[in-house]
Amino acid sequence: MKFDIKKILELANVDYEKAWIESAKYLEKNGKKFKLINKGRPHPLYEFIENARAIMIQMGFEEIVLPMIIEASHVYREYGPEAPLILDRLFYLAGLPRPDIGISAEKEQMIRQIDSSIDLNELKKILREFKLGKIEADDLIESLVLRLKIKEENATKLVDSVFTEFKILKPIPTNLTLRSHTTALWFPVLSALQGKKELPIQLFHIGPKFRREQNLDKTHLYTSNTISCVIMHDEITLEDGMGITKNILEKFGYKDVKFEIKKATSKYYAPQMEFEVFIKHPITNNWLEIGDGGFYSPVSCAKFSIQFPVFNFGMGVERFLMIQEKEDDIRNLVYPYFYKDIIFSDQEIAEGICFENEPMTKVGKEIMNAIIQTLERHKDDMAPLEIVAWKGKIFGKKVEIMIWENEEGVKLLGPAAFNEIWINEGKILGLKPGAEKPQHGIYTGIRYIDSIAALVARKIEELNDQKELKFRIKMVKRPSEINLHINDSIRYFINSKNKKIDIRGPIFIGITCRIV
RNA sequence: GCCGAGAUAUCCAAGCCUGGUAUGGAGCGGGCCUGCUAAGUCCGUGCAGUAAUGCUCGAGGGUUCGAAUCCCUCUCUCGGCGCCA
Repeated sequence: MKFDIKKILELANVDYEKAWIESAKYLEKNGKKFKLINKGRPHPLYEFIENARAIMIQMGFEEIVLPMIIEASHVYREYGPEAPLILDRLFYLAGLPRPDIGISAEKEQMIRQIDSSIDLNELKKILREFKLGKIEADDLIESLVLRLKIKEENATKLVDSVFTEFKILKPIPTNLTLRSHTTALWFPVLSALQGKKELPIQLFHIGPKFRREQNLDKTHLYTSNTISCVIMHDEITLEDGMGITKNILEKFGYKDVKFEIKKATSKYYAPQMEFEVFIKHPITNNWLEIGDGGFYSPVSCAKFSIQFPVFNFGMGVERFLMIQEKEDDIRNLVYPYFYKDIIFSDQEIAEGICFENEPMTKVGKEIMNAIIQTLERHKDDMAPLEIVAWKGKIFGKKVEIMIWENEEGVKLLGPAAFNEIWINEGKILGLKPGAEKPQHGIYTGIRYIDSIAALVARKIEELNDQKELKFRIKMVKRPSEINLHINDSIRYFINSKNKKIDIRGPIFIGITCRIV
């Protein structure tokens, strides 16, 4: 059932609780009306990640889960003096403080108005426990309902209109941050694993990182994914690391790889031990940076008590995807529903057009075909005349389907009856058979007559006690008049692009179905 | 962070400078005309109301007899520059 959004919002503004309770009427509880249809499709991002995981595991890396949240102090330990620059890009997590709520005389009166039976002492106790953290925010309403024995809507009212302290809360930042790069997590993790796990330690993780970008554009998102791996061993060289990196990229399908030692090394890497990796874009032939790696700085390691060399390499998942999918806007790639104009090709439009009604039974389909064939054979016969298109039994009833034209001196059918429905440059057109067709147009395979025959056949299937069913279609000017259905998203597309739907013409068809 | 452009009914737009009935097209619906073929003609089409009428141009406020239009605040969108470890 469609929601009446305007009505719902109006009511919700006046009385949220009432709106909430009444909204249940829009939803159905019982019955079997829906089955999943076959629309399954992976998101290219996760498809890529799935494939990458398999490659990393196969190469000998162990997958681990890294926390998303990290203390800001770790960043100082890893980056040293550079840290403040890094912190600028971080999302700090904040929380709402628990308010002190006293019950003034004024509040007492408001509470009495909502429900005079409320036990004020118990209420005070609940609020105190909430402040102390004994009751979680999620459970506050539930506690009010259960312990004060009041209705849920009244509990909501208490919070909404009496204890307005909840509404004016300002978030207070903590020293926790969302990870801005996976590396931030490797230090504490390797520190914890050191001594517990045999060397070499070979780990990888694929997951999101978060950066407070100033604005989002073609190449920047708040959230993007990184493939990150580390190798900790007492005997390993940068050359080894680069060789492994090259290997990984080869498995990903990229052979043209270029390494460059970074001139300005990040402080968590050792000097002259950080490199960037470029691959040649298969289409533009430009060198694109897709990742970097190197040895972690022994200073940073020491701050985490790490005693062995750590080689690290990381790549941006979205960067790869952009190459792979030939997409130059990262937003279209990851969040197409927000950013990408949904565009339907002529082919897709053609597929979105079907009969509004069509026969469901075998005999119904037979009737439809009989009508079409009869019309094809007799379309140029001169009126007046009446032709039997089909005779037979349907659902125990003997019926006879006649095609007729009474007017003298004209043909059985109007000239547009056999018009074909074509799609061209986003337009839906009904074109005369045999006429010149648009060069790149797509034929839907549907003629006016096919659609009409489908409708007639369906109506005959639905025939109840009527003795006679008469169809007369003269001039048409809309798809609905000839039983054509254009799916909503296609219609929206055509509409929003200001394209035409031009299904018109003189059809002049008469069909009568009689029970004999 | 700085600068610029924008938000109008189901969709696409016009109206804004210069305040005075919400304009056009598409789509949708209806009437008339009928043998018209990239297509005849007229009407309806934001919301509430039986009606008179009232309300509606992102939200809120202000100026004014009168605001889509002028002023202020806010929200969101798009673009450019900067930042992007």
